[in-house]
Amino acid sequence: MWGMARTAMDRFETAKAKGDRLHQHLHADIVSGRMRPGERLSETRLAERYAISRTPVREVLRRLLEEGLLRVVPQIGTFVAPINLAAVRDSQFIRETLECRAVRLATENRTQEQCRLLRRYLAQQARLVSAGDRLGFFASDEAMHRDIMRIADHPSVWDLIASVKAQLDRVRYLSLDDDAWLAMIFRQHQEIVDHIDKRDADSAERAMQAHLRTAFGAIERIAELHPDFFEQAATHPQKEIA
Amino acid sequence: MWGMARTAMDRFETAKAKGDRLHQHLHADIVSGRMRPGERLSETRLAERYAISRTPVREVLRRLLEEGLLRVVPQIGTFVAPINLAAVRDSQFIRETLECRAVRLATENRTQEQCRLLRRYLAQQARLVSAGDRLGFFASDEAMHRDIMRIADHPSVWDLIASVKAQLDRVRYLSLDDDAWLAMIFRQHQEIVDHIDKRDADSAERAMQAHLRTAFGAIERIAELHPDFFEQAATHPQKEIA
DNA sequence: CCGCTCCATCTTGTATACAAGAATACCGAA
DNA sequence: TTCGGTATTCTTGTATACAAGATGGAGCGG
Repeated sequence: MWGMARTAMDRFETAKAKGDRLHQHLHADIVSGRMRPGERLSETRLAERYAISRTPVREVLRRLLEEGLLRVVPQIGTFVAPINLAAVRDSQFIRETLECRAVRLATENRTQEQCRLLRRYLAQQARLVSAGDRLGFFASDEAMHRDIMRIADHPSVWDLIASVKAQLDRVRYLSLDDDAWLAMIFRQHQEIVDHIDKRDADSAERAMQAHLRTAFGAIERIAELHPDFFEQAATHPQKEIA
Repeated sequence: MWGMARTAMDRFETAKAKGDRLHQHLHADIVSGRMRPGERLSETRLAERYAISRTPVREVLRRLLEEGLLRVVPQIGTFVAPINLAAVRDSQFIRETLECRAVRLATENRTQEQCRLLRRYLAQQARLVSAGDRLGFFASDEAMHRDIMRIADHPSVWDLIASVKAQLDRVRYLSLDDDAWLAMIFRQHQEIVDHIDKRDADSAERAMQAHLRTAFGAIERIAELHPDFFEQAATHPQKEIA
């Protein structure tokens, strides 16, 4: 092998690689609701579990803190953050605003080949809906949204949306969507692609907005159904500036 | 004093506080152009200079890396990142899109009192323009944009814009704007506030877009004038998906 | 039985030691 | 003089030791 350090590597994987896996696991566990708000995380235990030191673990926890998924109290502990309704509203605003403008640009810029790509996504999703493959469908959904951003010629903007989307996905996972809901999402995708195809930017933007708001609309109801997941907002402090 | 640790504190300041100052200083130095792309940073030297250990220094450098201001090459060094034109384009897209929608919402939601607040900003800026106080003007500019976001009822979205704005400010600092340019910015602010006052959301959005694009328009020229600051793009690789 | 105090044991924050690789300076040989 | 090899000294990455505080339980006194 090339240059294998016994202390820095273990089972042929660097601490950084293990840290990335740790990040993925924690991110998925929190967003999916498998880890509930208030649940405790120990740097030491995570370090032991992944056979790395606290240093890379701490970097991972800092990333998750930036994403708003954790809450760190010095000398006390690290906890899964409650869902903050204001943060969810802001995330929705950011995603909706950016993707609506992007689909407008995409509609104006798209080539024939890019239209065919979107049609291929629709065909794939039709199969996934029939098969009832939720995970596959969500993966295809995300890839398609990312590609629309690429067609709008702002590919890396999706990275920003992805980081903000965690807040929205956390709520969506609580609404355990059924097959009918999956089919509706698919119809909305069809609609969006049709408008892109017909070069109707206004309609494409409207369809995208409706699409992105379907899940968001039920937030208040979800917050009532799962009060232990949410942080009770102090009814808008609306602080004044100097 | 309360509980002063000789090892953890020095001159009555925690390592975290010094780290925050370090972040501010580096951020300002890079965005202003005082530190040029390619310039080297040493974790050890920074730690010595601020009388803290490498641990908090590394956290600061990770933050700046996330903001796209640094480039870290393992076992080689940490360097000031070149300005990436694609990243600047994306930052412009993000800021323009979010602030244009925000000013529309602000126009619809604003109260009389909030209009008066904006008028006070204009009065302040008029004084600052007369005095030729660029730094003061930019501070007021930023505060006003933040408050428009607050009036749109999405205050924390400004944090996102602020982090993205670094890329744009880096370019703007290269264009060393003169007094005439300052006056033009001021007139654009007046225009925006007037439209908000008259509840004309369409005009407010158009004025905001024009305002945010004034600096952006000169980017290509600036990139030609300061080639050593920019990363030559590989003329759109446009990678294909699987 | 209740309550207070102290200590053992957690937590994260910070400093430091060590590892591995890359670059450079230096020294010797051709 | 020039080329090549070696050793020193940088760099960041990683592990670990230590510090300070908070928590909870045990033990003792009322």
